[in-house]
Amino acid sequence: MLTISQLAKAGGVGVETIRFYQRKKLLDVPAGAGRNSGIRHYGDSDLRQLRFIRTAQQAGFTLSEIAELLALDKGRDRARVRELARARIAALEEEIARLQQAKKSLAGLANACAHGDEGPCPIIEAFTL
Amino acid sequence: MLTISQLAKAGGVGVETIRFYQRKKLLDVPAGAGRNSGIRHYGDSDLRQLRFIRTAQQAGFTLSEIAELLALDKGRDRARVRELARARIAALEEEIARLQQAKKSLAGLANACAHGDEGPCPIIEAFTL
DNA sequence: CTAGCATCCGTACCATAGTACGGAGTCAAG
DNA sequence: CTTGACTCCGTACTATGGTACGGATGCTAG
Repeated sequence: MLTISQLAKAGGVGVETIRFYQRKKLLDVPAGAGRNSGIRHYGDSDLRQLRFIRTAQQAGFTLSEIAELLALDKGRDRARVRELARARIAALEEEIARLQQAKKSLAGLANACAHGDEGPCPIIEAFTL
Repeated sequence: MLTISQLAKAGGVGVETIRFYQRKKLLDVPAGAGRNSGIRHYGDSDLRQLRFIRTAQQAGFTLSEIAELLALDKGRDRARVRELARARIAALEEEIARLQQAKKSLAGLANACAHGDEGPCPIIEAFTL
């Protein structure tokens, strides 16, 4: 049994982030333990779900996509999960290509800029076109 | 001489975006043309600067970095421009590596998920670890 | 000279992903 | 049985990059 701050620490996030995820329905709010429903206690399943959120985030899913994944987890709709995964992979590919192009042109410009200090900077020049 | 809506159209942005960039000091506000300083007029230099902003954005620079680049353009500090470019290239490399890793693991999971519909979805499973 | 669209301007609002704050309640130790 | 840390809760605020609104003007054609 973990308190909110222990859960936060174990998940590598802040207490406020836990509460934020609860508001966003990404984590559920456990019933209070004491007879007057005071302080909440969290278990392994909460920690697993928190780690799920962080890991899915690393894979580039947004919080609302993660909310959908969590719902699907309950529903066992593997086809939809695969659909989301494929969409995310396609988006990742697009983004990677975009960044590689940006990096390539920027690297070329930085190289050109390094040769001589005469005239306007080629980097600025290139962007101005 | 362009009106704000013509400039916006030429730059591929909305009128409100022009005004937003003006507030952010990314574009300067021209003096009014009429004797009672009413409607502003824009020229080629404004369009070039607008295109600069959009192109630099494509390269992943944030608006505040672009503001610095614009300031440096006036100051001709090529060393600092190169420094910003190198920092951006490094950030792009990091981001690309991160996305490639995400894509790789997601692709593996999607593939595993595609084989059979028995048991829990491997994608969800992997994130839950 | 008036209708009607464009422009100007401040302000408010949107999504995304949190972070901070202040008051009230809870809980364990001294 | 009080102190102090922790928790709960709503609300407000942050940054980023815009987007929208509404009233007051400006400009142009009929």
